[in-house]
Amino acid sequence: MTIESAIDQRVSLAVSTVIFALRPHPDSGLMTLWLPLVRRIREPYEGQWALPGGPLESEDDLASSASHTLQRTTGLEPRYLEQLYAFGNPERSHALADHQPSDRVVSIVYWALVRPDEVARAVDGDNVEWFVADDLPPLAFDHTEIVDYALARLRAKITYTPIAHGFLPPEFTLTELREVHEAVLRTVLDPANFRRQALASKTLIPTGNCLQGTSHRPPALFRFEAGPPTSTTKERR
Amino acid sequence: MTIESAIDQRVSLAVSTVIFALRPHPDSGLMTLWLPLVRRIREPYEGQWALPGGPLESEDDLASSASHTLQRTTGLEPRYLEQLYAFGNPERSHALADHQPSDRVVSIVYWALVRPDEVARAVDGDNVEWFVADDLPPLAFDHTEIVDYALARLRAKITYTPIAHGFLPPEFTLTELREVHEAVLRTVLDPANFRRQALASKTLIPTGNCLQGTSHRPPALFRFEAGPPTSTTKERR
DNA sequence: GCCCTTAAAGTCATGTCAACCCTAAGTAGC
DNA sequence: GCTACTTAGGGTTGACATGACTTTAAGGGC
Repeated sequence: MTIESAIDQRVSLAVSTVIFALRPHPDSGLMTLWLPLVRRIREPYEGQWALPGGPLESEDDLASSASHTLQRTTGLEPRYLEQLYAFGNPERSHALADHQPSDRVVSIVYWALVRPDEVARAVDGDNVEWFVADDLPPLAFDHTEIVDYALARLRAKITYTPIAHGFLPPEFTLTELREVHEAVLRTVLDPANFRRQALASKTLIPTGNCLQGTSHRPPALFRFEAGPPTSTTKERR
Repeated sequence: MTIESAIDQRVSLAVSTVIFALRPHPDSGLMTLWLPLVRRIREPYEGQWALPGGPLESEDDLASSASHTLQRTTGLEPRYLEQLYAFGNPERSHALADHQPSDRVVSIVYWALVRPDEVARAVDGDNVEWFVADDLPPLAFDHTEIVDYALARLRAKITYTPIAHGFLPPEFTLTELREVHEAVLRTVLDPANFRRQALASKTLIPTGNCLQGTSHRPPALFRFEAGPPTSTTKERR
């Protein structure tokens, strides 16, 4: 910023997005984190899976660019969107085997939460596929490291901020909220204690309604406190 | 990353650094956060103060670029260095008054801690000046917002990670460590409680030595646990 | 009407943390 | 040598958060 000058021709800027959704695991049936990947159609790493993304359009905000990528690959709107990190190692865009000096790419990576309960649309043809986030195939470039970092951030952040709303409908029960936490953190949480600390966090508002037709005592419905913390929010790391 | 393509000519990439050091406040004499700014020598915002930085050199790692900026403006080595955020609003490189369509700049901003106790060198001539971080003049571009964000990150992070070592010599007393926290957080901390929780954090190693010549009971000296957490470390946000 | 299930509230032991007090170990002044 | 003063360093106490667990409430299935 201090000294503007045309960027060196060899450095280009891209925006990628790690997109998380919750779905049942194919084996266990338990809710698990999934994410969509895109099959590369050119070298390097042709045929391998990579994070969805693309070059930054010059009119776009960084977050808008990530959001557009999300829309393009999944057809969904982000329920939560946050910048993850800027990855800029000079070697990260090279292929592993041949050290051909391909263009250097700096990737600004976002991570997002989506709710795929609306009809799971197959967008972008066969080049997009969803995978279990903790059981991915080898990825192109340094994208495995990026996904690991995004997973760590998500798991850390859900413990101290109410981002689980990104996976939930507008109204939900405390059990549904707890199940989101359990799926993300891969743990079992005590229902009573979870309830206590969720209510103490002052981020939940009882709607007054109850979920009906449950074959047991009807649970109360809540919604998240409407207000400043919407999507596209900067984080406090 | 998924689709490489030459970047739009109008987007350039820069790396800036928010550099923090502790010095006595000119009025109160209390230790305070300072940071160096650079006077702009060209439009837009000519004559105003801005964060040190520059375009990304194509051989450089992002963190190396930030480190070089630090060396260039202060002559010091970073004791701690971490990526802050990537700022990329399309309008952020415009001047406020005239909306001339200058080049769009995406800035990847780092923040660093330095220890200026070595002779305070005046590097880069008169264009570099140090300011009290909480009492800055109006800055160019969105740099005021960036500094506020860096300050918030530093103050949040010092409460749960041992980054105060960036401001301390290799051996230090618990009182010196506490005074760093007090200066950064602008609060007064209970010496006894601070001691207890500092020792409980398992990041301090007693050297066995004591500071002598103090006109009171000689305090024990500590050093930080040597190991993985060096500078240029990714954070857990 | 009985049993099953989950909701929701309560109990209790443990740990953490802030506020506060007390003793230890040095120097300075007399 | 003795006292006063200063900071180091450790201990106590009460408020509060947390985890493990128990008890009661409110529905449906049979």
